[in-house]
Amino acid sequence: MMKSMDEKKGLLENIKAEEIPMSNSTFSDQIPTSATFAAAPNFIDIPIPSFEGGGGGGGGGGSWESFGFTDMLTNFLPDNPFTSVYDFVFQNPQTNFQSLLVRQPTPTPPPRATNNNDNNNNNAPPESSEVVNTPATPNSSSISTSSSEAQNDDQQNNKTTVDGEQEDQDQEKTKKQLKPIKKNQKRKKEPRFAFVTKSEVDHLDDGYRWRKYGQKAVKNSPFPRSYYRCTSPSCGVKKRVERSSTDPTTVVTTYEGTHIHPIPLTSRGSLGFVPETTASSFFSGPSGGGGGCGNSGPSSFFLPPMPPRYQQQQHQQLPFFQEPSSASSFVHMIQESGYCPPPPSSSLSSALFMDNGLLEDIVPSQMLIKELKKE
DNA sequence: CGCCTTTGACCCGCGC
DNA sequence: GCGCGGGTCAAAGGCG
Repeated sequence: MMKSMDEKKGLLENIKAEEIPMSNSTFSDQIPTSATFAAAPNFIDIPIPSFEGGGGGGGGGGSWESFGFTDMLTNFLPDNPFTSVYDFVFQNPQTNFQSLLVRQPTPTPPPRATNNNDNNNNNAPPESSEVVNTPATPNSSSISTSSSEAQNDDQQNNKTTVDGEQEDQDQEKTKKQLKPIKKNQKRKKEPRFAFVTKSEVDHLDDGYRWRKYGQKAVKNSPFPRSYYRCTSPSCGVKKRVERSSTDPTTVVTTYEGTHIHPIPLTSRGSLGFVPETTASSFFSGPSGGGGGCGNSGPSSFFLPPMPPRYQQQQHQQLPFFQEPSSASSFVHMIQESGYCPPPPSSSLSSALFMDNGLLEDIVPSQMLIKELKKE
């Protein structure tokens, strides 16, 4: 971690020294011609569990039916040598990108107690180290979704509730245990998924509700990094938002974890647009035929972080998914893999998604072909 | 009143 | 052991 950080640091410094004209080539009214996507070399093959009742999917789901978005990204691009957004961006200064997706392993932050409790349900994704680097196979979706976090939590709950007389002592024990647990949890890997977006707005509206829980100054960057957590009680997804120091017009959004709930209908902004039928068709799996997804995938699946919908403030900027040239590849990938993207949260993005394939621009078709050949 | 942001303090891992 | 930097917590305050 630190090593990679240092590498990144070095890259940053090198870039500053070399003045890579990345931003100049893509900024302003110049529309990037391609979006770029990368994944970490030491990616995490986390099998996405079939969530509650998730055994159902069968159908023509294909071999990746249980994959989440981030997992697909990783598994489609396992050879990518970059370990971070910065790595990729800075090592590809010539790339005209409007959107950049990166997956990298990260230590799992210690979830709050409430999250632990909530994660005890079967919907909790296997974001523990137990499944890290587990080969992603069609059967891998059945790998236990129980995390060590939940187990620890259960153990603690038993200690503090079963034996009432020792409650105080147990509480002390629990307190004492919290630290080592935290320590262990911190080491766990969680799928991380990042993309770069040109935007004047730092916090892009991606359809989910986020609560900001922290902000830190970033070294070598004049822009702070903001930390957001999904407000859904059962969802521990986090995201970090920071503005690129080398190109202040780009925002690096890093998602950590995967949503296990539909896009909230009542969130702020334009989220209320999400038609429930659409949402359910996307999120409920085969029962609804998967919405636009022809196959019958898992009955439920990870809800991947989606490229942000462009808010009103961003309308002067062209959404990166409007670029139609590389359109078919990613949508094709999604369909092949049995993955159904979450519903666009607005009629605008919905139209874009359906008509132009919003996600297509994220993954160059060459990458898809490359990975398909490997398979 | 509920939800959210802000912000300083704190924790943790890592390198030296 | 110490310092640094990333990440998180939680109290306080703002806003609709």
